[in-house]
Amino acid sequence: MIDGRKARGEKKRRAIVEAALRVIEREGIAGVTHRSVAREAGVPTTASTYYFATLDDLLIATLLWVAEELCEDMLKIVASGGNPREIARFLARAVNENRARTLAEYELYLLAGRRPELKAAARRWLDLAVEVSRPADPVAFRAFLAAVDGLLIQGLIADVAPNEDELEPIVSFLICGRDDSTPETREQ
Amino acid sequence: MIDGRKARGEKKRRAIVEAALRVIEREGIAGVTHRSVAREAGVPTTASTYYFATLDDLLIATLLWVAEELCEDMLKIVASGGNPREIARFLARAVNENRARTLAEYELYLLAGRRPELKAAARRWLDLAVEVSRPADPVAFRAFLAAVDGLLIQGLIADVAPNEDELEPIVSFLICGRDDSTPETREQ
DNA sequence: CAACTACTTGAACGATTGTTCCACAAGTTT
DNA sequence: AAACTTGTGGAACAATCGTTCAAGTAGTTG
Repeated sequence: MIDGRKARGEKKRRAIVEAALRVIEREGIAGVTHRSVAREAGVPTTASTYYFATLDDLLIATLLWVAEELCEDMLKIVASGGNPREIARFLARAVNENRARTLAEYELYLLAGRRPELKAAARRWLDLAVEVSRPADPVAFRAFLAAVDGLLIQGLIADVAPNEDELEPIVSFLICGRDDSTPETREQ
Repeated sequence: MIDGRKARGEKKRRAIVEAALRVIEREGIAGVTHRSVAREAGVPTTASTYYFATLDDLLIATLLWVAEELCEDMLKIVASGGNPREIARFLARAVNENRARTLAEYELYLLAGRRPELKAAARRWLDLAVEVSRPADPVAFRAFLAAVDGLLIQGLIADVAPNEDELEPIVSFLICGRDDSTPETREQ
């Protein structure tokens, strides 16, 4: 019934996409070639060209894959309460432990700026966030979402990336309004 | 006294940098080669390699040049009052008329994420903004600056980029606090 | 087992790349 | 004018690139 060949094919295709993402994390989009990705995935070059007719197709598939994972992360945060500290922790991880990944995400993000057909995928996490949060104040929510992007991108070019404690007051301000940052965690 | 050769050399060097920026606006960083930039500038390929020993040097020079102009723009806005409508107008222009330029700026921005020595230049407009604004509420100001980046980058991947009127309430919220958006411009 | 489909892979093609080299022109200094 | 510095630019190099091709393997279907 099911074609075992196609199943393994899908798996290999995905392995190649994941290898492409690792290459982008390490060297940026500029480092993505059929050969470099294939080497990273441990497959012959022609495996990459077989599954992705053009290099562009591979980058597009990578963006779609990253966008999907990004949505999952976002939903997880919303589900876990979405309080400022939780969000600050996520942002801090993004610009520290997951720095390379975040950098890769933004490079792919900008790729969508030049490919209209990719825009929907790139901003899907934004649309999803609005959808699941049903914010009382849409303007404030838009400002918050914009600030998330800004905090990340600015965190990437900081000399030393901000940590959870530095980000938390800013997140709090954006969510709760003027400076009522979690007094219970503040030493007197 | 002054060396006329060096003077013309400086001028040519700058022309090449400006050509590089135009190439990035049109095709992205990926489109930058010594040959494409030289063609854009109307000079032989070796002119580009003469002034910029490596392609990287050319990209670095372009980032530094863009960062400088960005600071000037920022100072102009602050000087012109820095009210929400003024800022919203600037942001709207950035993602519409100047879309290509803004896209180029962010691609170069991310380049700094991979070159520690470029970080300072890339975020100079941020440091300058803090310096000249001396904000009463540093946390709110950080949030505002982050949102500016976010609004721009999200504007670049929107199906239809936001206009001045759509951005103004968000900017107002970030500056003045909860939804007191310029009532004098609102039709009843 | 035969026909078919899906995947595999090394070899190769032409194109483009960054960069170097070198002979030379032009401007400056002594 | 001789010595120098600075800029110019055509030609060429090896390297790498995306992509194609064709011959082959291995599963699936009838």
